[in-house]
Amino acid sequence: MENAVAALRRFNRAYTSFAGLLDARYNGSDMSLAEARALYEIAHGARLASDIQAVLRLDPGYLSRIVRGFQTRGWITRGRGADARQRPIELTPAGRDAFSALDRTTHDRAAGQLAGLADADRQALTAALDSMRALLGGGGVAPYEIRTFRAGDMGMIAARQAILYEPYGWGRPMEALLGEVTAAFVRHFKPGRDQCWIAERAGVMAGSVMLVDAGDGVAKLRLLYVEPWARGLGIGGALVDRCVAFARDAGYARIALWTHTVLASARRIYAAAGFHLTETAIHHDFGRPEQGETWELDLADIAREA
Amino acid sequence: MENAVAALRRFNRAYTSFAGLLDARYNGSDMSLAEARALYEIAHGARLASDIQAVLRLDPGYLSRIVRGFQTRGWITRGRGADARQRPIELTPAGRDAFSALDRTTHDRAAGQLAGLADADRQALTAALDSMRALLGGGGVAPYEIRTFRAGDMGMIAARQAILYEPYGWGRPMEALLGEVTAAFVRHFKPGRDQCWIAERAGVMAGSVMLVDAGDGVAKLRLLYVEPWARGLGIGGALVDRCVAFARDAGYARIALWTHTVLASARRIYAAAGFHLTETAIHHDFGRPEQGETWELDLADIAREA
DNA sequence: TCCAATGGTTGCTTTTGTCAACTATATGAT
DNA sequence: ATCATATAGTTGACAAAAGCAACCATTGGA
Repeated sequence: MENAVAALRRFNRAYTSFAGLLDARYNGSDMSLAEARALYEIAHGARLASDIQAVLRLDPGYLSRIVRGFQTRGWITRGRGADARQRPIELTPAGRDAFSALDRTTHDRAAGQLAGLADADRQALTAALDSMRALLGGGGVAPYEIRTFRAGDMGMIAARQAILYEPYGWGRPMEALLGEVTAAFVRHFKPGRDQCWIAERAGVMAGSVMLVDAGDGVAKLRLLYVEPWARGLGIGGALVDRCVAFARDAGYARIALWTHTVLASARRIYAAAGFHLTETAIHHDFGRPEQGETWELDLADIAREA
Repeated sequence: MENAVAALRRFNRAYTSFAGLLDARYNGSDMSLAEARALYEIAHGARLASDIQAVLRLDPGYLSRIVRGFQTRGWITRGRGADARQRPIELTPAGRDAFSALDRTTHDRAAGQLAGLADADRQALTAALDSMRALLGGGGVAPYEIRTFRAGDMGMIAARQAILYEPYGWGRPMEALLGEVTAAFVRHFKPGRDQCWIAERAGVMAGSVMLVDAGDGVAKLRLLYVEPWARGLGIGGALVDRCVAFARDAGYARIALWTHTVLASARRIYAAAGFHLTETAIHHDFGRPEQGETWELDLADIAREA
């Protein structure tokens, strides 16, 4: 731990001077860093001042002035939302131009910083930057996207969960189980009967879940997880919803799943989705006694409600 | 190149909010970021305002005021140098206290940011931070390092190879096989008989290999791979060497491996390490006919040579 | 000996950012 | 329907941060 803290602090120091974050003016432009960041958010779809303010953590008053500055420069217009308190921001062509000029100088500056690197170094750095961003959290306005699985996802799912469950002391048996379950999924994948969904934030895996045919009209929900840095966005619930919708369309009678009592946040998600606990049992699969739980959701109930 | 630029910019954005570099006050202290950085330099031996100014790239006038602020707070005293224009800075005990308080809050904040990470993630992050610092700072970085496996590596290995072999059209059967092989490795791992090595560059997996007991004094070398961007550094050969050394120490009589004719660079590595082709056979495991090869290395030969 | 450069300071200014009060609208509980 | 409370955004007043240019004292070299 101390090791990691020291490394992070060393990096912080080096990065502060590297990125020139102390320069008030952003690159050579006539914008401050705060203005540049706000314009970026607007150009990438942010419409409401409150959204920008939340993402960038700016003082609302300060942001209000920044936005008015954009308006007087003719970069944006402000409308009126369904909610009359809101003043939605629309980028004008001039605003688009201003952003693309800014974008280009930012790009050139980054390219300049990387110019001295050898090809292999640049690629290693790219990989390191992305994995670091994944570890520290995605960031950005778009909350998340959900897609179905593709090559390499199985391994990533197994890897992430092996790491996240490590602190529970479940060790190698858990890692082996993860490998077996994910391998079995692709080995026996039947389109229309099985599926796996991945939630991504800014291109980084933020969570996943899979649903497999367990026979007798039962679909089994497996390996639900959400990255710690992506929690609180409703990703877990959204993934479970996908499973439920898919299972209903596929004609399954019910969904069953196996989880552990210690995984409190997962339990909350299942309960919220309408699952109920049907069985509890202590097992020793992970090297030490652990309380496993079976939960079920009767799809006929759901259909009746809808 | 564009790839790297995009990654750097993504990272910059994510990191700016992560590190809270926009906050005027440094952490919760009553210092600005510039003051905190100046105090850091002084506490680490900077004596002359001009030195600090050069390192931190601050306006000399601004720095002068910052330093006077420290002086009025009783944190420093200013002397007279051999060169009478200089006003060397000396830290007082009170100044040392102020710095260590600042140092502690910085430390605690960093520790807090890392608190949510699992052990394996923290290790990966530490390695990535240090090599990124080296790469961005223009310094060289060790071409690669080799370590034994830890939590999450099995999934990563399976994921990377599933993606790399996708162009060969081996598809899901290959991905399933990768999951099964890696899962079996951890499931049956016997210390001293089996091992898996990971090559890392910039804290990112650059290649790996595993060696497992196949019975009858035979060790099986499996899943050797090197990332495309890390090729030409000798990583493949180094990984195979680890296997050979380990197998000899463990008392294996020979090493066998199964590969494919299309994987030309892997074949070269095996040949260079002294393996020879013993068998070729067409199989249909990956959905279409593929020529598999068995290679072997007699460890008695190696011992005789050494 | 004189002039350009260096280390550092000061006055003045603009920018940046913070805080609290305020308007207008929406929401939820009773 | 009403009232308290929350939300979206704005404004005024202000403090801090940062930049700029002029300046002094000293040094070092031509």
